[in-house]
Amino acid sequence: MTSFAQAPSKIPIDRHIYHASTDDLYAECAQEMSRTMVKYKAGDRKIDAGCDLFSLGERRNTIFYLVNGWVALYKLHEDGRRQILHFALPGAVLAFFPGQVMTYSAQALTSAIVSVIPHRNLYSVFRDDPEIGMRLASLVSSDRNLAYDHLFAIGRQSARERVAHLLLELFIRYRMQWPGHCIEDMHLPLTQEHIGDATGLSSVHVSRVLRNLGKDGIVEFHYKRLRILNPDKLIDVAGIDPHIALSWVKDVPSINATAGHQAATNIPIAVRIKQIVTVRFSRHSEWRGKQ
Amino acid sequence: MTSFAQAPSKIPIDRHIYHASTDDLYAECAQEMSRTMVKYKAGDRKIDAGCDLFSLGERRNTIFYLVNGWVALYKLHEDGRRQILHFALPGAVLAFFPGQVMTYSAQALTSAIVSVIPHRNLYSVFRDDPEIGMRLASLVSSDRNLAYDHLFAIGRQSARERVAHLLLELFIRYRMQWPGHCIEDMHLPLTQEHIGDATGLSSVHVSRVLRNLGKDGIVEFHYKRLRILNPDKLIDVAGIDPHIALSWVKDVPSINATAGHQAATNIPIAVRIKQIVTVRFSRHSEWRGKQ
DNA sequence: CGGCCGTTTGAATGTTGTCAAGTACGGTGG
DNA sequence: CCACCGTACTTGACAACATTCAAACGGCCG
Repeated sequence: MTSFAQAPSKIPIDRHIYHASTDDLYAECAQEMSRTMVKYKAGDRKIDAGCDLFSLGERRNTIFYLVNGWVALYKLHEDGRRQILHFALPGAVLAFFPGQVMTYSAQALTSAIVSVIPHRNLYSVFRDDPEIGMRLASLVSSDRNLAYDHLFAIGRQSARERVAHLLLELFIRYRMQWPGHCIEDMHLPLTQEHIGDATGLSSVHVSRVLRNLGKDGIVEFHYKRLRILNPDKLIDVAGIDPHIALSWVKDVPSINATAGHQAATNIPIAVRIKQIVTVRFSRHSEWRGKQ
Repeated sequence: MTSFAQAPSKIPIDRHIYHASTDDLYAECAQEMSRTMVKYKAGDRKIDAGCDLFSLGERRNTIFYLVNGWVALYKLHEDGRRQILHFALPGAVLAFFPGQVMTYSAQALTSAIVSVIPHRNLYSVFRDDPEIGMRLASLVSSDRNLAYDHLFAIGRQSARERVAHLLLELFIRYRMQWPGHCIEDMHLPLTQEHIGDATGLSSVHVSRVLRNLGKDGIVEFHYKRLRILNPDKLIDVAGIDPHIALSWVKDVPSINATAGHQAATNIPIAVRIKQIVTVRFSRHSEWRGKQ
């Protein structure tokens, strides 16, 4: 529970920054969606790691579309207590509808790029492109579902379950960024304090739990690198209903993009989840070194 | 943590039930919205108290618009742990977008009426009536914000704070159902176990906390009746940022309906909140006896 | 090298859960 | 009218899990 919001966000707005960094790794889906939104956006904006994108109490007249990077949504109480609400990955919509005041803050965990869509254009989106409007609504709905998953975890699960839950979720959601491509371990730009603030635990206790999970050969998290050692056990410890794990798979990037992708819906759900966490591709293994 | 999902939901679908019960107490806003949705809905449906509206794992091809009654959204783990995610009031959209599987269940706390809107019509809504589509998205976004509020409460607040938080929230949201009308105490169709399951506490501990809050002259909750004794202290104990309390006020029914209503935006937020919780009207006091 | 940040570990403390027994209320049936 | 029952709530004693405090360690960077 450190103060967190130290670095004030510089606000460099450049048009279409992200086209310049296309070689960087980020979601194809996010790219695609961003392309369709291109006519509505006012521009792109780059946020340095550690900077705030927006803060509690602000009244914005834009929504953001996260193109690249990790962003944490969080609430910071005046006495220093912090709760992380959501880790946003590329493709996420950081949205607040006209008239709503921000009830939380957002901070970039890595350097990040967002597309800025003014509210006045939002109306146009819904009017001229109902398909996109509906997808936006669907994305927000998925976020809500994720928040509900976290509510169950924090409210009713033990520390061990919560941490396992979070790591599994992040692993699945991250992996789903590149449908078809798989990774054995991933870069997770978090500290143990972040994990604690997301799971409602103290960082000290997170340390203990992680140590146990490692000792039991389930997951390792060292040097901001997450490695799943035993997917079966992890799923087991996380105590997640398979339906819910599957919703992480399907919901995140876009409803239609992944629908016919590779998922055979007649495979038992538990098996399907295990596949997703387990299957290894050799392609793109060079990413492991990066960042 | 009882089994909860005992009573199987009977599914009587009648067309436009709610028109027949217009004299009953429910949100004007809900009514208004429902009217505009009338051409899209397949009909109305009445759910008896204690019956499930839908359950985890189901794949629905409809969304529901709650016209009347209280509905609890909850997750039920196989070992009996339960977490209540949200108390839905009239005007809420219980929505799952096409392709999404239910990741939670919903149970009526009182007898309730919902409008049923098939997914196939949902496309029409977004296409033909972007205003409504956007309002739907906005409602979902408000739900997400509420979920985030609960995440902070469960993750970072003490038992006393959490209970105060929940009661204050329900009181404000309930009162906002009838903008301009006020109530001193309200009918809260919950048991202490519901409160525990919503706040991540055991019912035993909720009992202790409620007893203390009563002894301190802050709130009373006896016999499904909630009475705010000391709004200032309650707001204080709940430890809520005024921005957040205000979002409960503005978000719930519909963005535009309450906007110009009575809110003078230049009043300090804390004062405004206090007004909302404190001001008493004599009108509609007859409701106190009902139900 | 020194300082900083993030992590690890142990010991003491504390909030909340669990268990168990008892109370209050409302409904039902004699 | 009363006895009986079930449900919800209350209360105390105890246990458990997680927090706090404190000290020490390790890598990284100036």
